[in-house]
Amino acid sequence: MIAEKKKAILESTLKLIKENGFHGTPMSMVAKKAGVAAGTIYHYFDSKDTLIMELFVYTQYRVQEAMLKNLREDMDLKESFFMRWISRCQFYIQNPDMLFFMEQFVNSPYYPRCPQEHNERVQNEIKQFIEVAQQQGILRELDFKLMAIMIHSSIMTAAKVHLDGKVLLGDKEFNQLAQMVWDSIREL
Amino acid sequence: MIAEKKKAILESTLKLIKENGFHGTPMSMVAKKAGVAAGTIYHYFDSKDTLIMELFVYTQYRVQEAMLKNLREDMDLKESFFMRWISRCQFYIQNPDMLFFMEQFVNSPYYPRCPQEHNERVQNEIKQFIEVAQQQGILRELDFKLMAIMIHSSIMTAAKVHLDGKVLLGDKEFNQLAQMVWDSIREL
DNA sequence: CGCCACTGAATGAACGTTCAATAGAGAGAG
DNA sequence: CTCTCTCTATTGAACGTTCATTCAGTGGCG
Repeated sequence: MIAEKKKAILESTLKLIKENGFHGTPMSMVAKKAGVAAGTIYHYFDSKDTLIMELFVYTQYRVQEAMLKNLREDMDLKESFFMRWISRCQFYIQNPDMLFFMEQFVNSPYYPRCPQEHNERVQNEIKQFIEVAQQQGILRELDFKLMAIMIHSSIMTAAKVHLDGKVLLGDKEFNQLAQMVWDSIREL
Repeated sequence: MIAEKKKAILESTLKLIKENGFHGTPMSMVAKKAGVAAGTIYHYFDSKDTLIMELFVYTQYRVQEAMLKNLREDMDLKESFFMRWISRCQFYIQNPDMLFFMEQFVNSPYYPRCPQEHNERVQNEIKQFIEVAQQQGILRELDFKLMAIMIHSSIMTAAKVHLDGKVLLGDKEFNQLAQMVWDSIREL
């Protein structure tokens, strides 16, 4: 269990980073929003950098959890793909802070400094899915990393467009989009 | 024509932001790298924010220029699409600083503050392409903004993966990827 | 002489981090 | 039940640093 204050600090940082970016989000502001003293943050995190790194791990965990919750054993590969795609997209739409944090993080100098071991554990889930589908001749023979990241970017992009309010996505559009991505990776 | 020092400041900022992020890139460092005094930056730009905003406009201009240079009147829509996709992807691979700057910028709080008028001018080019192709029944009927941003994200993603060195992209892979994206947007 | 690009030390504000002090929770003894 | 000792959680003022920005001054050109 994550201590209540620790969680408050994580959630507050997430919100503030979305609004103000990494710079523009001083520790004093995080403290104020989380309802704790500045010093308290340093009880839970070594430094601002550590806080941000942990935020990344925390967010990845939450996304994975949301996605797996919706999967059922009896789904075929295509159904499973649609469910994964839509679950993740909806998760980010419901948690815009996490979406913007993630996008900022992976393009920042923090990301390369992130322990590879953690990333690999997360990637493994999708890797297995892709490899099984390739063996069955359902998906194109393409480097799984390339495929995984193309899927990922389509999810993030769709969620961002929706949150911008420029294009409203309903069930129909989610399925349309998942279908588009599916068409791009499946063996024709 | 952009003054030589102004250009040096823009290019230096680009490089430093890639390595250190927006935070982590003090004006003094920009000045040093550009070979000018700190005060000189303020001769050309009102503030750090202005500098970053102009960097965005500058980068978009350079990308557009690189892409249009490769287009020929006699290409059909599919050829034109492939050329656009590959040109942009290669441009970012040859200019990683711009890739990382762009990705950081659009996910930062700067982006929403960017003059909409400028963005629309850039989007217009791709908008016209998509609308023509839709009228001819070649592309799916889908909101052009959604389609445009899906294409954009696939380009950025492919370039990033290549630059990471995780997956090496040659001519064959570029065409494979452009084909995948094409399959996702075309009327089947 | 006036104008302009340019300089870089100086300035003041903002920031991340520290730490001495305090509060509180729990354990053990009487 | 209460007093005391201990350890942890928490506080926020204070510190030293870093940063964006300023400006008085320099050099060169027309």
